[in-house]
Amino acid sequence: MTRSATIRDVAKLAGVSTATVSRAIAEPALVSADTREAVLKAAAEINYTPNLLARNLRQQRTKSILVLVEDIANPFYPEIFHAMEEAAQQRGYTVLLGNTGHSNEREQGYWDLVRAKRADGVVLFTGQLPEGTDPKRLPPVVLMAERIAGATLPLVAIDNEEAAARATRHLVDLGHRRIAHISGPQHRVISRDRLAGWRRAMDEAGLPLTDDLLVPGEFTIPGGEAAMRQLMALPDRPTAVFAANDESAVGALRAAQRLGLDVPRDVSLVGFDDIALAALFDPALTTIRQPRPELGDAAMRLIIDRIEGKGTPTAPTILPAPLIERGSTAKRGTK
Amino acid sequence: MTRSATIRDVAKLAGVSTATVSRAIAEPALVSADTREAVLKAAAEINYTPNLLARNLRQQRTKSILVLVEDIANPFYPEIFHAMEEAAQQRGYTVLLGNTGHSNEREQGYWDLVRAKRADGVVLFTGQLPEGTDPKRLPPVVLMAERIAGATLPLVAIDNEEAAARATRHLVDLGHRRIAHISGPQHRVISRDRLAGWRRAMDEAGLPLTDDLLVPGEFTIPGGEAAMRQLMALPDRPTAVFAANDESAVGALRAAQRLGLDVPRDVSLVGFDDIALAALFDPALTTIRQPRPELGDAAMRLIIDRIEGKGTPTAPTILPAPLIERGSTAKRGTK
DNA sequence: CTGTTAGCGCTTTCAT
DNA sequence: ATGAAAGCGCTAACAG
Repeated sequence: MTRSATIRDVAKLAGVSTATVSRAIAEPALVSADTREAVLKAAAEINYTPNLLARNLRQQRTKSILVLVEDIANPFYPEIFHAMEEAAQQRGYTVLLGNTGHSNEREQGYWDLVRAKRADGVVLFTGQLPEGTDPKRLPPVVLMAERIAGATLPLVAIDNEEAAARATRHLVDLGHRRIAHISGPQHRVISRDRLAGWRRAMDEAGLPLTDDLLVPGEFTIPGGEAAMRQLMALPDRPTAVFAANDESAVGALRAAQRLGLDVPRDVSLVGFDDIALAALFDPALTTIRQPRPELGDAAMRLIIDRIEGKGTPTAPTILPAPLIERGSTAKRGTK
Repeated sequence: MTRSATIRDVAKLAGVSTATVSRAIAEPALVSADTREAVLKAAAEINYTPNLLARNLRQQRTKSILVLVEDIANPFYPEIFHAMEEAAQQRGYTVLLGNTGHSNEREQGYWDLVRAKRADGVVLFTGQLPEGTDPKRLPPVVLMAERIAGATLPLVAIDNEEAAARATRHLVDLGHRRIAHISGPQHRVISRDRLAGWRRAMDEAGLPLTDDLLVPGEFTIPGGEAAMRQLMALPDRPTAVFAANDESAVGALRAAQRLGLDVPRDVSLVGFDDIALAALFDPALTTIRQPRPELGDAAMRLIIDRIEGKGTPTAPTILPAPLIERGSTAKRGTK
């Protein structure tokens, strides 16, 4: 590639100043029709594209948002990204995805990008802030799906505890009394919230919460499998299981079926998230649906508002998360 | 946020020039130990981070690579991203993911980012160049997984035709003679290559290629389901099916099982790609494995080499793609 | 080893 | 409506 055309080249060719070129492109109204035309023609002729680095440096903003996730493979994300990209585009922003892959080094690298002004704000899926951050000096941030304990930052999410309670109550209503929970990693707030919801619903239903009903599932398919095998080996087997996410629920489903059990006849199963995978198996999973497009849209609006100084840093945005009834749950003792 | 510290603030505080600050940070060796220490101390004190926009503008490079995909949800990507991020980080580059979501507008937006110097190069998964591009003025680009008809750009991929032929031959070797193909979207080069491989293997085995053996599957689960139902409704049913990707193979598997057929006893099934999903079902899919980490690593090295002017724009990098035998294939007429 | 200086390409006062 | 000029924050010659 030869050196690309600059604003000066266009100015020279059109016989105007660089200021005029800038205006003709960014604020056409400020320039006479003739001039505008001449400038645009010249620009097209030499294939001019404004250098965004220069523009951004001058304007002290980039009109781009960094979306930081821990693991891009998470099936929970795509619909959220899609909605975020739509919302961003509407307001003239670009979305950049940063994948930390559980590497602190990479996470730090992306934060530096923002601190170094290469993005105007961050939507944070990772559930954690960079270490040793002075909350005063944080760039504009919006938390997505998972709050951060102790931090008071704008958040867009569902009420995980309430949704988990609802999932559990659904099983209670179906007549189940021994309802187990396959939990997520306990260092994550989201797992603790869902666990708390299960606990609360069990309490409220007056059902005993014995230790054997709670097993860790790690939010993964293998984790769910192991958890389910453990549960099904219990002398007094639960007749229903609430898994903290769909992946562990799918694992649980596979495990049950391999043990020759029928879901939902022998054991009912509820997941959480409503990822695409949830509907793929037989039976399809009853689960809590996170309203992903709405979450993405709300988060993007919120971060842009904050960047542009609009709106107020209000209470968390909490979106409804309905229970989706499918084939994996049934009345206790029936098909 | 108050205005962040600049290099001048650090210089003043440390009692040196800005040039010295710059050196102390970027090229510590060029500065005396005392100075370096003083500078770093001052920088830490006021929480200084270099403004990358300014640095990049000055240096005319960003040390970041844009990875452009059509649909981030594709389960084929994550392992590739992971490898790319590793390779990039090793050489001091950052990976930015751009998701076009099938929107031409957004695709154009990302290309502009590169043309406008916000990224040094592009790894292209989308199988298409921006419209009306003068190939001479293209930024550094590496094509991933799918070549672009007519374009002669550096490519990192497998030999799709050969791999498809190998998958088909595997079925031939198991004694199958009526081997159907569920193809991908025919506007994609990759689908046409895999179709060609199936054709070639059938020809070479002297097997008749009747029209009814070829059905479109769109690379999706529903597409694969529909295709399989169509195949199984044939008067002279194929005893084996080669699907152009794993998703359509999974669809085919589900359809077969819903029709009460046993895979592989009644019909053998081969997929392509070896995505995680492939191993999740019962039976697990026999499939062609794309060496994703290696693809990602090779592509990132290649693009960085090109950006830095190292290496030569050589022949395509073609990586081996082994057949992974699992439970979905068996000898014709046996279990 | 360090400072001075120029300038990356753009936008935005301030004049006219 | 347009131009001149300053400057965003940094790095790279060049000089010493």
